[in-house]
Amino acid sequence: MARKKRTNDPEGMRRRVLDVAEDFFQARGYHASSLGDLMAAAGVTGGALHHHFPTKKALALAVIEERVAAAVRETWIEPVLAASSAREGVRAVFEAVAAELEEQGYVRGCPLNNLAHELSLADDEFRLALANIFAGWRQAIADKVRADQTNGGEGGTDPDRFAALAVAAYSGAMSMAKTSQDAGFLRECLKELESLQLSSGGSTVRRRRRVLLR
Amino acid sequence: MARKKRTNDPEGMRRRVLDVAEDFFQARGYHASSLGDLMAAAGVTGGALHHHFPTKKALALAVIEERVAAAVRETWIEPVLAASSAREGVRAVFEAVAAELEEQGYVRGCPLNNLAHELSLADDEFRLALANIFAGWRQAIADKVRADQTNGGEGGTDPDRFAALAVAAYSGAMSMAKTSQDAGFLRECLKELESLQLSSGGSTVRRRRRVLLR
DNA sequence: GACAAAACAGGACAACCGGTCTGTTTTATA
DNA sequence: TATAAAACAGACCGGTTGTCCTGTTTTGTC
Repeated sequence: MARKKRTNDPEGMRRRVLDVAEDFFQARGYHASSLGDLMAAAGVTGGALHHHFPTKKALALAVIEERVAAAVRETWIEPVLAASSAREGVRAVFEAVAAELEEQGYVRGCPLNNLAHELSLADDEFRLALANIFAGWRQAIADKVRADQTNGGEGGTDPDRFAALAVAAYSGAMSMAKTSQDAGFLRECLKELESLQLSSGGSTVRRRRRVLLR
Repeated sequence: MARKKRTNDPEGMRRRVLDVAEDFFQARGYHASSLGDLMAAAGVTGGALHHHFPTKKALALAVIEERVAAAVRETWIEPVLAASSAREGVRAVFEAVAAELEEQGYVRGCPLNNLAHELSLADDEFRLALANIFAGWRQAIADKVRADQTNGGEGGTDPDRFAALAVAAYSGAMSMAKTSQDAGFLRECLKELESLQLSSGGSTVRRRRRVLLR
């Protein structure tokens, strides 16, 4: 008979739990995800789970601070910072996410908004952690607008307002996309946003100046 | 000893249950609301509850189809239809809700979005009911835009896109407002939306006509 | 190799949940 | 007033939940 061996791998164990928890919390939500199912899916025993995450709340907090924040960073902040301008970055992200969802065939929604809606009112610690991610998201976009402005673009745009609307439009569009299981709402909102910006936006300064010079 | 009397009031009983359920589901969410707490808060026994709503799902479905739909109708659809134009209607609702939240002192979020995020992926019947409310919401705004257009306004605006963005911006702004407990995001998004529409939007027709007549 | 701490295993448990069931009272109808 | 259905009361139950607890194994350190 072969003896059973065990290899301690705390980091790997923790990662596996977070992987499954991230997936469960987004697909089923926090309250609808039982630790029993989670343990089974992750192949983890109760003792191990409790060792790394003493409570369910601690697990969710880790998911928020590590995974949800990372998701926002990867799908939004980094692409926007890498883009040629804030507006172009926002456009590219809308487009990329819409394309990804259409290929995927279903819409699970925005990880941040999903948890924010369920947990913001339940617990202040949850709420604060989620609000911080929203703030970082907006700030990255606003900073990009400011960078554009020092480079001579985006004349009359208020960076914080622009960022707030970009995040809001995305969040809301994703909410409708999730509820209708139709990624098209992302494209619709992006188009409307662009059609408005086309006639104002960067050219605002020029037009206003023209009016004044008459 | 006074004898205990009972007065059957099926409609009132049903209304009281729905009142509490609507409140609970918005404040705590569906899964976090136990029927026990709900019964206690409504002063209703298990028998009565089960008589009117056989399952928790049936109760939630009634809340969605009666209360949430009514909330959207009252705070959005009716004001927009009564406004002088679609844009003015959207502006007025943003303003009114922001003012109401600021006076109230806290933000519980949009009833529709709250439940949509938690229940859309859990059950298709939930999802469909919620998607219908979103659709009616958008359609009311889009219809108003079309009415504006037959009255000579809103030249190049795509009604459906405009409606989608209006709903998305509101939903997303409310999501941030709820998470940050700050109604200011509604005002910020409205201002950005207006600053874009000021230079394009309703004046598009006039400007275009002027260009054509030159 | 001794030893303490970390890592993990797995059972146990009390609280709670939603749903069911039986029984009683009210009410509409005739 | 007879009667059946609707409206309501309240106990009950099986299953689930998150957490705790007691052991055992692995691992780093001297």
